[in-house]
Amino acid sequence: MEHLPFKLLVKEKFDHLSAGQKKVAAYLIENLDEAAFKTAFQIGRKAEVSETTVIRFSYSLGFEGFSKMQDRIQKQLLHQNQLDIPDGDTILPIDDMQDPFTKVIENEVHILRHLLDHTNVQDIWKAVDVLIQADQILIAGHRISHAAAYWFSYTLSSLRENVSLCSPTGDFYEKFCNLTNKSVIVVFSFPRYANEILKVAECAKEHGVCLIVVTDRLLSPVGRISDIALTTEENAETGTNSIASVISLLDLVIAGIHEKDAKRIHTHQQKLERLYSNYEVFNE
Amino acid sequence: MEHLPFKLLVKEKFDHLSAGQKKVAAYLIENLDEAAFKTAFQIGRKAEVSETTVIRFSYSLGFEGFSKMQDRIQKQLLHQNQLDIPDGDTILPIDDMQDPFTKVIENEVHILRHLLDHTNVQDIWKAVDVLIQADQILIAGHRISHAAAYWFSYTLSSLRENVSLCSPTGDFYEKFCNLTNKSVIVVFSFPRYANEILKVAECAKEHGVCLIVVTDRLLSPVGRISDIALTTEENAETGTNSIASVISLLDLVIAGIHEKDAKRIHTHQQKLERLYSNYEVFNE
DNA sequence: AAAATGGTGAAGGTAATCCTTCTTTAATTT
DNA sequence: AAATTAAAGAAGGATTACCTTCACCATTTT
Repeated sequence: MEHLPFKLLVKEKFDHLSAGQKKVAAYLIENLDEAAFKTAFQIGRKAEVSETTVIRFSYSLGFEGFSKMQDRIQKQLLHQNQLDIPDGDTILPIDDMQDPFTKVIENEVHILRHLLDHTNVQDIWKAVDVLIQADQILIAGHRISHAAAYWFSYTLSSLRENVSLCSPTGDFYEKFCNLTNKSVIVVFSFPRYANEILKVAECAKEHGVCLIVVTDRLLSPVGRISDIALTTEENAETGTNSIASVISLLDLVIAGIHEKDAKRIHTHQQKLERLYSNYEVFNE
Repeated sequence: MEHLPFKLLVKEKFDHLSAGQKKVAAYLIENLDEAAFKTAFQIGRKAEVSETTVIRFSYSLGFEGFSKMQDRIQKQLLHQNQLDIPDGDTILPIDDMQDPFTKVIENEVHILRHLLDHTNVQDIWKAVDVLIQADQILIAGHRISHAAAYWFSYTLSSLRENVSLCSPTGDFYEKFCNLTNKSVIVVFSFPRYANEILKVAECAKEHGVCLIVVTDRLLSPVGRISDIALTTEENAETGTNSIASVISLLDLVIAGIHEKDAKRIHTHQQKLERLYSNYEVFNE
């Protein structure tokens, strides 16, 4: 079983094919991804040959039948999707015992790279737009999630005004009543999903306030009721939910806001700069 | 026929599904690409339900049958692929959108990969030993660093007892007076280096308490007076001092403690587990 | 020009898959 | 506790798709 890419396999055998089968080859090379789902009959129609010729084509390539060939095409499409990691600097584990550290690092690199799956990117941009246009932003997270909430609140405050963080001791409702229907609530929720946060989210939904949720799975308790859900490890194999990936995810949001709202950020930061310098003068 | 992404469709209908169908939903969300090729029977087996339930799931989502649902999944996967993988010559607009993100990610991957080079691995091990043997641990960090301090404090608390975090409002001296000469202080300090933290560090030195500093440069104000310094980007080229790398660095410390002190952690976590379960009973 | 070789498409058989119906099981209400 | 309702699984029918066989056409050979 060689793991030669399918297209190269076709190229290799191309000269030995008959006229009709060359039509099939040409079509497959051009529309491989589309053909991964179609039936032999459908492919034949597109390539302007009969179903039989398509099946014979798979035999000519060395497969045991059309089904086997399609299996290979599908598997390749999957791997292309999941493992398109161009490992520029492949570091092989030199010593397993010496470094539990490299293991941790490589695991985090893996999670980082998966962050850019297409579904996420669109959601991130949506979140960026909402966060730019909101008149006020309220952020909440309990227990371990509070670290991320704190960081996000702090960073966002350096980009725009009217950002507020809920204290873990619980001042949510006091802050919530200041919001309008143009405001946004950002909540963080990871296992064990804190009950208080679920209530916060439900409150937001009830009052029609836009709800952005940062969570591990789309179907987590709060993920389900969110307007926008940002997820860290949808294909959860790890079990180690470090918060580092969460911060990285939020870094993307911050980068997006920078990209889209550079002008306002600049004026805001100048304002902050003046405040800081005043403060530091008093401090000395 | 709306063009709503499949995952969002699932999220929308999730609450109205039966228990068995929720299993199907969860499996599909996490393995959508894989499921695009499988048959209803195979999906049912993976989700631990019968083939029938899978088919009923498609009806619940509003499709005319399983086949129609799979068509939709396949079309979406195709669409995503065609946008994701430009064939070298065509650069699509989605790529421009994704570009600032890949830049951020690759930058963080770069930092991560070189974390083990720039930092002294020995320093991490030293910190691990000290943190295991300390009778008490006091953690402090201001402003943006407080997020990292909070996270580290929380995580460390799940591994051992007697971990305490200084509030940013300033309760350092109250907590400091409880320490002994076998205690450890961990402080976080990044630009702009908060003045309060420097004083905390100096106080620790004066009273001979072991001082671990997490900072950006070895020669930063607090780095210079530390017993152990853990640095993130010694050769700082980036300028973007995201806190993600700090968390990752601390992940290494946590991993090291796990490695060396697995037994005690286990008993500690069992204790926590009992407390949690009691708490959750009261909560309902 | 007749025969032979290789290739194609059409028709039919077989296996797989989707879908419906029926029975059983679990949960909820009266 | 009996009855009703909802849902899950099992079995069988119906459809679809793959594959084989056979007849026809084109090109080449004798």
